[in-house]
Amino acid sequence: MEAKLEKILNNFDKLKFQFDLIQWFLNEQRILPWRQDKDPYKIWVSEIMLQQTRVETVIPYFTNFIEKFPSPESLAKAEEEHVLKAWEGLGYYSRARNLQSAVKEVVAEYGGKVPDNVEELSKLKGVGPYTQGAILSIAYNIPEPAVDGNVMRVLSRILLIKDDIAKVSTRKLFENIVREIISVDQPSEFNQSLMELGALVCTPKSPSCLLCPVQNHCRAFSEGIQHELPYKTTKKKVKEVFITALILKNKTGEILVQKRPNEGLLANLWELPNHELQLNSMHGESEQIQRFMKEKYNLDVTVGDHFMNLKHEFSHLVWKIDVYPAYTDGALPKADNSQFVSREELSKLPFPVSYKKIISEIQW
DNA sequence: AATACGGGGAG
DNA sequence: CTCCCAGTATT
Repeated sequence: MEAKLEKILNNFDKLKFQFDLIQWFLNEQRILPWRQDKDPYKIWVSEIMLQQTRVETVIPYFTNFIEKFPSPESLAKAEEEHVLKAWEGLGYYSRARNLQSAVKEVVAEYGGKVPDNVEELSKLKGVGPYTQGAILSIAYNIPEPAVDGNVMRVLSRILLIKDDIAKVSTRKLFENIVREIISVDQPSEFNQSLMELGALVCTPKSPSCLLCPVQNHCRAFSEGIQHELPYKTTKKKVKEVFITALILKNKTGEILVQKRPNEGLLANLWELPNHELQLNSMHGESEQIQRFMKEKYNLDVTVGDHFMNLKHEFSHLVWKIDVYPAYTDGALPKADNSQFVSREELSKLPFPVSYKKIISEIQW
C-alpha cells in the first residue's frame, strides 16, 4: 500500500465501520424505483440519470423511461428524438444520446447483456469511473469503488482528508481508499450506504452528526470541523449571452421551429428561431430580427411588441432571452432542421426548458 | 488541468 | 445570490 494511503487508514477500524454503516443502510435506506430489482440495465439507466442530478428529480424520469424503453433492445431500436423527448427537462442531454449509443453497442456486441467487467464497461459511451463502479458493485456485487460527490464528502470527513475534491487525483485517492475499506462480502450495500449516508445524514451544509451511525468513526466530528470539509476550489463566474427569440407565425397559424446542431450545447433539441443580440449595433432589436430572418431564412417578417423575457442559466453561461411575436406571409423550403409546425406537432418535439416556458405562453 | 455540458432545490 | 447534486468527454 502506498504511504499516503497507509497513513490515512492507520488506526481506522474498517470492519466495525463497514458493519455500522451497512447496518444503518439496511434499516434506513429509501425505497427507490431502481432498487426494486438488480436488473443491470435499470441500474445503468438510473446511474446515468443520477449523474449531477438529484434523486427526487430523477424518479419520475426513470419510471417513465423504463416504461417506454424497458430493455436494452427497446432502447437500441428507438428513435433518438423519442429518447430525447423522454429526457426533456432532465438536462445534460448528451447523457441520453451516449446511453442509447452504448446500449446499441451492448446489443450488437454482447447480445444485450450489460458487461460485468471493467474492460468492456469502460469502453461504453457515457460510462466513466463512477458509473462503471456503480454498475459492477450494485448490479453484479463486485467490490469496485463508486466514488461520487457523496462518497468524497463522507470519506473526507470520516478520514479527515483535506485534499481538493475538484482534482482528478483526489478522486483517485478516494477510489484507492475505497478499495481498501470496501466490504468484500457486501460491496453493493457498502457503496450504496456511503452514498445514502451522504444524501440523508452527512449532507453538504448541515450534517446531522448527532444522528450519524458512524459518528464514532468520524475524525472531522471529533475535531469539530465537519463543516469545513470537503475542501473544494470554486469555479469562475459564468458568461452572459443576450438572445433574441421569435414566435413566428405563418398564414395558417403555425410556428417556426428549428433543430439545434448535433453536437455541443443542447444538441439535437429544438428551439425557436433566435440570434445573439449585437449590443453595439446601431440598429434596433426588431430591425436586427428582420435582417437576421432575411439572411437565414429569406423570410420577410413583421415584428410585434416585446412579448416576454427570461433567463436561462447553465453551469457555464446564462442566456438572457428577449421574445418577440412576429408574422410572415412567406413560406419555407422543406427541411429537416427547420419547419413551421402546428401546436400538435410541436408538442412531440424535445425542447430545452427555456423554450418550453416560452412555448407555454403562446396564444394559439 | 481546465472547460463544456442542464436544471433545479436548498440556504 | 451561492452551492452542488449517485459525472463524463474533450481539449
